[in-house]
Amino acid sequence: MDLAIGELSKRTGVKVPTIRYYEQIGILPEPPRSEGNRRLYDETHVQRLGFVRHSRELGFDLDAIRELIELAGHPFRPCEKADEIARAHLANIEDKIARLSALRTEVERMTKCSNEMVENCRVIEVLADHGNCVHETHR
Amino acid sequence: MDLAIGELSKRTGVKVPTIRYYEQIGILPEPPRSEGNRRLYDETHVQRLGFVRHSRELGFDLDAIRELIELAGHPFRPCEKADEIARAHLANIEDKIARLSALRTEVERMTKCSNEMVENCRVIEVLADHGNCVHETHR
DNA sequence: TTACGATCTCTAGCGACTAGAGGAGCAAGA
DNA sequence: TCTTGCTCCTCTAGTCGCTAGAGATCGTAA
Repeated sequence: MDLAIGELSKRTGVKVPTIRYYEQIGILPEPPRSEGNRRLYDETHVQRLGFVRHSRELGFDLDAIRELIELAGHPFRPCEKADEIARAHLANIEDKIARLSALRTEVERMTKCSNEMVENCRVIEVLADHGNCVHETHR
Repeated sequence: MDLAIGELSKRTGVKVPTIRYYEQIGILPEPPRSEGNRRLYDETHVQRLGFVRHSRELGFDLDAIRELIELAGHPFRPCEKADEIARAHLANIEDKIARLSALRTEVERMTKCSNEMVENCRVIEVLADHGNCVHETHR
């Protein structure tokens, strides 16, 4: 049973131009075409695209997803690599959270402004001088 | 006392091409030039670029920084706008932290893989089926 | 004078899409 | 049969905040 690209889009929640983009960069295989040159998908494409979507939602980048797809296609190989990718990603997320938490502290502190004039504005003051900050380094 | 672009770069920690880029998009004013067409900066530029750098480190985007610079140039206006920008940014940061924390939970769970074969790999399994997740929606 | 570094302008690339133009295919109703 | 309106096709360019590189020029020290 064939699916048009719009159907595939509805089933997976991935937008049509994004599907074409994934095909272009080799994340999805080129599907067969109809006589009128439309792409024809089947269940395997739904599966694959679902995998990609879920991985994207979990924050994996397309290069990592490429590797994960390759791995998923070889069930009888050892899976350390997949675990490694996931752990690296986890470290990445934790790093981002840490940095954002530091930012939150600083930005929270600057919003304690009495809201009078720019001259005395805490926001502007803090931005103008890093000396007002708690953390030595941001980013 | 004039500074060459390389000097300004050293003083502020902003890379030379980035300084030129900021000028191009109107974040920094066009400085006067030497006879040989080199940019000549002074203390006011050091100040302004420091402000930009610090704002970037705190995660403000360049459009917000444009507004903040405009505000900083008018000390006797009310400063609600600055506070509003900062609060919006804070909300943004908090949102990102919340989403990343949810991701961390999921990705952490998937790394509990016994590391045998891809066939039974928890990483691949979770990615293939959102049903394995704790949170209803990611992102 | 020659060498070297700093600077100049301009263009293109990153990641992961998104938007839009301009044209063709296709099914349903008049 | 014709038209309407939707989906689909390809192609190009734009988003953000830079970064990299080419090729030319300037300035200075030996």
